[in-house]
Amino acid sequence: MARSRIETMEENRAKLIAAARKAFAEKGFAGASMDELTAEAGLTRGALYHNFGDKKGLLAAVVKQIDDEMAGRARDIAAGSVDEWQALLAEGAAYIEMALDPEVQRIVLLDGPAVLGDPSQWPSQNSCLVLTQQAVERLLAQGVLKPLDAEAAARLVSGAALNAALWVAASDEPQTVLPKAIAAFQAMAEGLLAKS
Amino acid sequence: MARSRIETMEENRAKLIAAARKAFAEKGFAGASMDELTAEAGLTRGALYHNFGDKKGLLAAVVKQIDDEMAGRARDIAAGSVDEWQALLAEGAAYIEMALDPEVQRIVLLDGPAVLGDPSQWPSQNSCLVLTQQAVERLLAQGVLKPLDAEAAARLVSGAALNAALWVAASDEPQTVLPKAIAAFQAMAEGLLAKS
DNA sequence: ATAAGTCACATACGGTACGTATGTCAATAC
DNA sequence: GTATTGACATACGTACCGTATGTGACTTAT
Repeated sequence: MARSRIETMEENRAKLIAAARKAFAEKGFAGASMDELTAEAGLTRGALYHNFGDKKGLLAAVVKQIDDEMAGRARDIAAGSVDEWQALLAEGAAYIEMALDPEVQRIVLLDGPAVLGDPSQWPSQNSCLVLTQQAVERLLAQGVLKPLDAEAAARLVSGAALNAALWVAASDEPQTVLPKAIAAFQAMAEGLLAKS
Repeated sequence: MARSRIETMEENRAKLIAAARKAFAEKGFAGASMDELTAEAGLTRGALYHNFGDKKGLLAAVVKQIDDEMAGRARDIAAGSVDEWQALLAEGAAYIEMALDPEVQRIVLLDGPAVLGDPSQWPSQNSCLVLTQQAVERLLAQGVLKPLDAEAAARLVSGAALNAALWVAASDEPQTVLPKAIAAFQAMAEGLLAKS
């Protein structure tokens, strides 16, 4: 029997997103050609504009996919920690390591904010940030942290982690720089603790 | 007497940078048209390519100008503080406030990294980062901070500050959010202190 | 002072890529 | 079985970047 319509559509969407992910990571958003993109997926620009509206829409879909994957990994890592505080630290370290992936770096950290605007207002909602904010709120309720604004603390923690990651990734020797970045990150995070 | 050649060239460069600054801030790097840019400056694209090589070169020049201005302001603010530590905190708070300027935000924080790559490797050298790193190194030498990598600490401090700034700027009520951001920033920064 | 030369900038051109408008054919609905 | 929907292909117009060439004003040398 011939493929159902919605079935092939899902497949085509997935193929386009996969091709876009590769092209955006390798050439950046501006440098990626929609014609090449779609050709590699065995389709044309027609499919792309029908499914995603425009080039930005495609980027948003790609960002959402990567962001969800990152949040999933972070959730797993946090689940393995003994307490909330250790979970938050581990989550931050995980973000730093994840940002070593050129795909994450280029698409989510560089082109994403530039093209789609501030991450906190993305349609994909920025799952990563939501996760850390929830963790911060729990810690605040437990009195583990100083009485700060939850969103502010979450933004700063993830911001510091991701910024450190950019630095590590751009470095000549990521493997030697990574532990320094994680150490500095954990030191700064301790500044949020209520008592010293 | 007719204008000397180098004199008019300097003027034209300045006019182009000024026009680019406005256009990049309003429409973003990708959305800014070189034709409109140069026309507003009373010139053509010929002048632009002769002076800056390409569109990225123009952005680099604009970024350098803004970055230098920011570093100058930060230097002034740091100079008014009683000790190095207070200076570092004040500097961070100053970065947060400066990033409320849409020009800074759009050009330096969003398009800059996306187009020119990691800020730490910009030709303009990122004066701001250099400044904070020097401050951190002095504090490390004085034993005020935990024994961390200077560059790592500096990157995290400025990263946290700038990320907080992006959040404040994107917020609906920047004036109410700003103090929360600064408070969280200073709390985190205290995590770098040797012993409390 | 005049003539040759330099160079900053203008003009003209080619190529590429995006977004839209229209066409088409298979899958669904009746 | 026919009609219709809609997912995707094709064709087109437009905008813009970067380059190659031209030109006129300022400089330099004789």
